[in-house]
Amino acid sequence: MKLSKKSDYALRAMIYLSANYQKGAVQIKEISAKEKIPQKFLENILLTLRKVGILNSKMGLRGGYELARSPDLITLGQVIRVLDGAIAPVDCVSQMSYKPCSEEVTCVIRSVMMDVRNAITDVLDKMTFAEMCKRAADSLEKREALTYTI
Amino acid sequence: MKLSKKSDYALRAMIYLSANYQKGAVQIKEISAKEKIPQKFLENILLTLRKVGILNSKMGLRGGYELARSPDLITLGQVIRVLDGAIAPVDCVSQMSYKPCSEEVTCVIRSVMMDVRNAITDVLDKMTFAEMCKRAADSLEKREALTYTI
DNA sequence: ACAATAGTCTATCAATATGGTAGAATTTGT
DNA sequence: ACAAATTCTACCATATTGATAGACTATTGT
Repeated sequence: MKLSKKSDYALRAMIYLSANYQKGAVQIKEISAKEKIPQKFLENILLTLRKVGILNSKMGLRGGYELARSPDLITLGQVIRVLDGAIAPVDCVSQMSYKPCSEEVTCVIRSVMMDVRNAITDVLDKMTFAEMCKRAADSLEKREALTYTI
Repeated sequence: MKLSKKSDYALRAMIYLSANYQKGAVQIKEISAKEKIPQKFLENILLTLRKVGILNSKMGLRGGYELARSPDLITLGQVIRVLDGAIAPVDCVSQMSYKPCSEEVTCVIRSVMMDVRNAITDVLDKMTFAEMCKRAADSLEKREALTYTI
């Protein structure tokens, strides 16, 4: 039930790009430095996200990456599915890579795993990057308040 | 976010053993045949479950495995954790293999993954094998009703 | 006693996934 | 033309997964 490093990095990069939405293209180098992600690895990740239309890129001088649409229209679920594949714990309850199991109707493991999938997607498909930025700002504010009122 | 084959097999075997609770020891051979699980692989799995006290075993002629306690006292979560390890998507929100991440307090990915973990464990730690057997019986009944009323 | 039965232990293995790197090719602003 | 940036293809080490092999140990029916 593990989130891969790839998805983890992708989420961090996406949050960074969301915070810089409408400030123009951001370069891989900058993201990799600020978020401490191996640059070459990040290249692959961002390229993948561009190919599925979540990011736009500009090549050459002053190039870089930016969100293809507003951060409130992109969810964590969308990004994780691109990097890690299906979110469902078993294929017979997956939207992405559905494969029927032999005893579809009576399979009781399937019915529980359906519940699990729904519980996970309920969180990940509702959480947008806009909301993530808001949360980040909030918790940063909180920490600063804490630090300075001592 | 995938359930391993190992855990899948473990769940099937556990359901089988739950259905046969108090009927004495069941042999690996029988479970492997009925549930179509490679016998040698199943041996490892059941041995692991015995070592953590979920199963009891009896060696020798007429030996076999049985649940160490009533099926309503064993949850899917317990079994999956034994075979697959932590259920949490990232270590910094795991009970089993907790490791702090660098920015614990402000990390917004962590806060979402905490929600995900809670959503998953809410299903898996509440679902017992007794309930699984009940569900299996119910859905079998339903299918039979369907078949015979045509 | 002893053979048959059934779990235990250790080791190994192929295939795949994961996390990451290298370097050449292409595009673009100045 | 040149420098800066993404793109593309390929590669690599390591870990995990799913599974098998075989020797060993314990129990029991006869």
